[in-house]
Amino acid sequence: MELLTQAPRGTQDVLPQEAAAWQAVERVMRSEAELHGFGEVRTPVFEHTELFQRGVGDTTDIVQKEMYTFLDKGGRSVTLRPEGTAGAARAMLEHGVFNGGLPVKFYYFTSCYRYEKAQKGRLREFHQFGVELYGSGDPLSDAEVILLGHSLFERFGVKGVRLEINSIGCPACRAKYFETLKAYFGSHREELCGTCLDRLERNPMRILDCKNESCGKVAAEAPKMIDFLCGDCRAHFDHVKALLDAAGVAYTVNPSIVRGLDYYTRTVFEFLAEIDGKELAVCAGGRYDGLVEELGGQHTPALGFGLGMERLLLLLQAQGVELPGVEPCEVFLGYLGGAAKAAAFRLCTELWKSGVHAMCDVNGRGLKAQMKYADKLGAAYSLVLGDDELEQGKAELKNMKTGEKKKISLGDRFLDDYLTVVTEQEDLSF
RNA sequence: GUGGAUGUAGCUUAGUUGGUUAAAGCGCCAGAUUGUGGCUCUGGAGACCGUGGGUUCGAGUCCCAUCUUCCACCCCA
Repeated sequence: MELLTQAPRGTQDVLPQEAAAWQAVERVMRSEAELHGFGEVRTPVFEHTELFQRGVGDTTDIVQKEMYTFLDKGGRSVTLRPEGTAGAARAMLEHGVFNGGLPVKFYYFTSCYRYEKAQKGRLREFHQFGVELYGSGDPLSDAEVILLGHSLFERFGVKGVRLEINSIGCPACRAKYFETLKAYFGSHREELCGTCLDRLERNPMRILDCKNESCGKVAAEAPKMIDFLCGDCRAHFDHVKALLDAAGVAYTVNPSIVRGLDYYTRTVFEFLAEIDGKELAVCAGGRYDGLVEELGGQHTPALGFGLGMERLLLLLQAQGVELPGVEPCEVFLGYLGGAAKAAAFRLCTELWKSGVHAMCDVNGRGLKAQMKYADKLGAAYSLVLGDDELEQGKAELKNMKTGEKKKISLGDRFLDDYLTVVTEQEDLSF
């Protein structure tokens, strides 16, 4: 029974009050993205499983153990998207977008699905805002994307968001580095913890940020990717840093940043923030020059980031950032008696047509209850209709805050009268 | 996936060593005010005590399983 009234693990409902906050955040993201020439793209929730195996990478945790994969009735293996980039890239290829002018810029709002053990800020269904820039390998694009992320946090007014960047090189220089790193950690096997011994095989870079004390010591002395960057990668990274410096954006180079997706090359970055005593990546991304090729397209350098909506909302809430709530009712129409009920509904309809947020009682309850409800709705004005008012063709429009009442016509001049009173009183409040 | 906590009305909680109809505050509904909200007073509705088993004459209290949430790990947005 309880299955019917309990959302599945790791999922969340968003109720109107909170949805208003989401919308406010989304508005800022849309406007900032569009300011930079990014256009919205919407792709399917599920894709062929192979897309993620190829795009995200077969060896990653995401693909190996976190995907919601199933066979559809036609026997095809499909997967709920665990992230937004692979699907976006697939769509670009499918529609030949890369054959037009480059670069092309897209943003998206998507739900993502990962089979994880849920915790605060870590859900099985979560939402990302992401941007994607295809067709430029220039450091300027790296800077633009990072700056875009940075300016979002500024616009939200959140404090204490740290930017960390790193370069993980191109396949050529990274391969050389991996060899060296493996050899180094291999010669310190005795000092590594169990999970790190495992990492040694799968992804030695992960050992770099192990919290185990002994591993940390070994990691501190380990060779750094930055020292292994080839000439081009090094120049690229230096240029990106110079552009960030020029833009006055603070960052730290963290040589141990490793992303969990195989497609990254060169620049990687994370915006970190503390939420309830826990440091979480709120926004992270980087460059993935090999992705389009991996999916069967021509070599197309690209980069982007994903920003966790739930984590951002958590952060805004933790910092007490005020977001608009549900738009309150402007005027509430109450009534006494059947004739007045019909009249109230008619006037309400008229207000709706003129774009006024009005509400009319529909439960036929006592006037006192109607007024209480109006108060709860936060109505700025109320108008009560009864037999007397219908006879006179006039009713009192009450300002709920001041208690002031003004007679207005219920006839042809109703809207004019209403708007006149409302504008007058709005002016007074200044 | 591993380890550890948690779960009582919509919300926050009380519930004594297992013992008659599970309690309070807030919220909700109604009345006092027979045509006007916010304050006050009065009354009312609302809980199969997360779910399913078990022990017992008797379980919200004990045992097992399961689910949710939270914490650490893993990982990540």
